[in-house]
Amino acid sequence: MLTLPLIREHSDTVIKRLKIKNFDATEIVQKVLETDKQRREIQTELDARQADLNAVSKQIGILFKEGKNEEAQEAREKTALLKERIKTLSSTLSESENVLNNLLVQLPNLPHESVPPGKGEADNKKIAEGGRFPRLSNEAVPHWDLAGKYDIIDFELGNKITGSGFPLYKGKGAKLQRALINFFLDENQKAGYTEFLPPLMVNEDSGFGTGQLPDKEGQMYHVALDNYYLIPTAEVPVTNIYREVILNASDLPIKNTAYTPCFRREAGSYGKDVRGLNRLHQFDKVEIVQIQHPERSYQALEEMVKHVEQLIQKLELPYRILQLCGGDISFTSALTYDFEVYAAAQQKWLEVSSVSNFESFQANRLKLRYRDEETKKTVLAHTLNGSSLALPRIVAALLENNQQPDGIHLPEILVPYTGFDVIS
RNA sequence: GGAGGAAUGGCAGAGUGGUCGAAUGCGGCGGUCUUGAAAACCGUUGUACCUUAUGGUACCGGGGGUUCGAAUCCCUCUUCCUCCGCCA
Repeated sequence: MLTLPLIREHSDTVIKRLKIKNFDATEIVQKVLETDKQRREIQTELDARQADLNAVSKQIGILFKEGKNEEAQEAREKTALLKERIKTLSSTLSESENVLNNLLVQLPNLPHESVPPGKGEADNKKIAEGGRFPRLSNEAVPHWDLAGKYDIIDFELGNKITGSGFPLYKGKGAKLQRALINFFLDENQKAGYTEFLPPLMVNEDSGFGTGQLPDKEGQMYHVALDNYYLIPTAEVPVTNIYREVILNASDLPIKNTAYTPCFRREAGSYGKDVRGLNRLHQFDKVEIVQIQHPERSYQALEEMVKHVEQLIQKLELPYRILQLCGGDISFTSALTYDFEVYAAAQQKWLEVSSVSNFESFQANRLKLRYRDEETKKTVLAHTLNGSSLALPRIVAALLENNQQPDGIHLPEILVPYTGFDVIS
């Protein structure tokens, strides 16, 4: 959520910058300004009337104490009008606040200055690439065939137990998942991240705090009976740790990591994109989250990008890093880098990580602040997060790129974690 | 699942209808003293909003109600504790 002072004082900039995201904010901003003005007028009068009532009440108390019951009685009768006015004012105030809030949540985060304009994927900017493309034989097959051939992932059984998009990992397939999770968590820990194991369901407030609600409600599984949501990413519980928290400046930066399963309904997706592990309703992911001082958040973003990059390098996968253009960047993000690995049999780039700086957009929703040491005032912190990494597409690329006549050869770094180097 | 008790400022803990945003202690911050530190003493120490010269309003787990006036009374929800039952 953008802050009210920003919109009030720089409405032109807000409108201009949101154009990069192909979002026309003119009308909403106009309404925000009007509603905000209205709201403040109501608030001012309400406060004044409350003050009046408080004064009268205090007086009545004194009169009763002094035994001047008749005078007290008179004063009491005078309050009726005042009370009625207060009632009207406070209901118009909360109405006005609701309207304002509904407007504010519709505005996306401002993109960072460096975000290139663009309509979609095609306009993303490649900023780095690395790794070697494997040379596969003509018999090379996509990972869904390999999964069956080596009996490590059973899509049919997952389908039987639950439904499509819920794969069942078996034997070395299951062990490989566990190995990757441990590898990622260990690497994150070495880079200074504290490990968490959070709840997998969150309440509405948490969903709102990180920006999934109210807009992306359809993307999450909802447990209606208890009004809980299955997390689409560990970002949600791990960032919401700091909802309504005021940190000391010296607490920053906070660097957290967590492994969780992630649940996504992904309504509307279909066809070739969803084959095998490419797109799932349940998948495993290790996430990194940072709470940062505003002056250092972009430095932190670069550091996170480097960190994720070396993970992929250690896995010896061909990759590229893209800076998302205005049209592809998410509602909540100011700047996002996507990481893609190349799955050689499908001959497709698969997104395995998305690293973003949300600046104060989430923090404003979360009411996550720190205390500035100079001014002693509370200031919104910056939040960042990224996958390090999402497992299924990594597995897809590992299987496809490393297939050989005698089986799948795992990268060396994983062997201590798996206990085997070939899946055959 | 059943029965009882509780929820107050960073923490502990008073406060059962009026001047209570809230005693007191601890902690934090600033100062005096000291070569320095400790101790002692003095001061200060919640958040948000409105208005800004001041000043005002709201908030004592959440929501609603009674009253001229609510931390205090009533209703409701949530959470925690104790006991019983069930259980990985």
